Amino acid sequence: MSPAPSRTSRTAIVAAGRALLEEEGLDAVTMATVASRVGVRAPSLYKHVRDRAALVAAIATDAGEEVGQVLAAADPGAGSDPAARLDGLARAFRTFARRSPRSAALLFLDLGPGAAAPVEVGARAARPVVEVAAALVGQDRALAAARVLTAFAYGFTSMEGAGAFRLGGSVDVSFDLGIATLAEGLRAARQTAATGEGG
Amino acid sequence: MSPAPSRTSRTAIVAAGRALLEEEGLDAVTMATVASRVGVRAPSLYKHVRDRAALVAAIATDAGEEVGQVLAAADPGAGSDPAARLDGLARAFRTFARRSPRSAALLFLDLGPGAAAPVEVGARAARPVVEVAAALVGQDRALAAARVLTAFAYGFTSMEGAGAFRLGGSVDVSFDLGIATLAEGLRAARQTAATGEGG
DNA sequence: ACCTGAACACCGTTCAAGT
DNA sequence: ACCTGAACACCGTTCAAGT
Repeated sequence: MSPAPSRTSRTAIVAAGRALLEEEGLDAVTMATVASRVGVRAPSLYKHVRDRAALVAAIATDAGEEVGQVLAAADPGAGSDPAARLDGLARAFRTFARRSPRSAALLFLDLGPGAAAPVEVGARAARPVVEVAAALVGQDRALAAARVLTAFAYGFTSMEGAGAFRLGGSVDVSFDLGIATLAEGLRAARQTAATGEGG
Repeated sequence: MSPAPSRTSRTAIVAAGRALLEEEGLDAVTMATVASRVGVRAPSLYKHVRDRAALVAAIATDAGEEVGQVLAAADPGAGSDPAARLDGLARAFRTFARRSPRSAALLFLDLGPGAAAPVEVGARAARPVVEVAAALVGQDRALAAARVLTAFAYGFTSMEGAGAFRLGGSVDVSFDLGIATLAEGLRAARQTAATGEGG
């Protein structure tokens, strides 16, 4: 026997933290509770994560990776109608956000310097969004359009998860209007572009 | 002299807490630090706020009231072109969010049950947005359109404040595209409405 | 080489005792 | 009637000591 093989893992710790986040909120993600869920004591976690801030950042990164998979799976692909792709991506993200509202809100929460998810995780998750945006408005405006789509989806689902829609009316109808508005508005923006569209 | 007139006030406490939030983040808003800023010890705060959660909620409410003032002041009024009104409101909110990014992010952060700002504060801040939305898409879709506009503005500024736009390109251009996209998309949505527009 | 109990600083909160 | 020090439970983090 080698001396003391790890009784837990970073993966298990992050998963336990994320489950706790969803069940009880970020304040409930304490080192002691996470440790207890993976069958260990709080000090042992420091063998796997630098500190609590790094754990929270890792939870956010894990959520970002899941979003990347969810969006990639939902994208019908480059051959499809851009408006239909946008629709599919937006609904898939909202489905994720309704299943994991606190993880969704964490995606773009300010966690302080050095605590953001690696750029590559964000870039991978954004890829299908940028692709659809390019199909809608052209390559040169693709990044800007992707940001608009992401801002709407993140803002809407964050507000929904926080219970901010309290003035009555159907939240589903509001989301549908958002998708239709963005699809139509971006389609119109393509024709507004002043310079070459490159595709 | 009556015995021991209050040496601080709820207003001063909330203002100190909000300043601290902006300067150092939500984690730095501790009862001891806030108390120190208003010249008192931590236990005294409990004469003015129920607990820390209530203080944070009060800070969020204070921010919401300021947003209400900012938007009301920025709205050129019912006689103006709806697209220009939308533009003015959106830019005013972004100006607020760049001045007070952590307050802006707090506006729709999930603070747990019973910790949301009073409905009336949200309703007052939303009023010009709903008005502009009504001018763009008609009364029956006004609330849904206002939610779309708010979701975009909140999502975009939250992402910007968190440093989420890291893939290059101009953030200003992205915001401009968002405004133009929503104005045009909502204008088009009006014509799409199936039933009476009532106004 | 990882895990643990003990320890420390810090935080939210309560409360009896001051004025 | 508000303010305070003292106290308590809890939390993040470190570290020497186990195995």
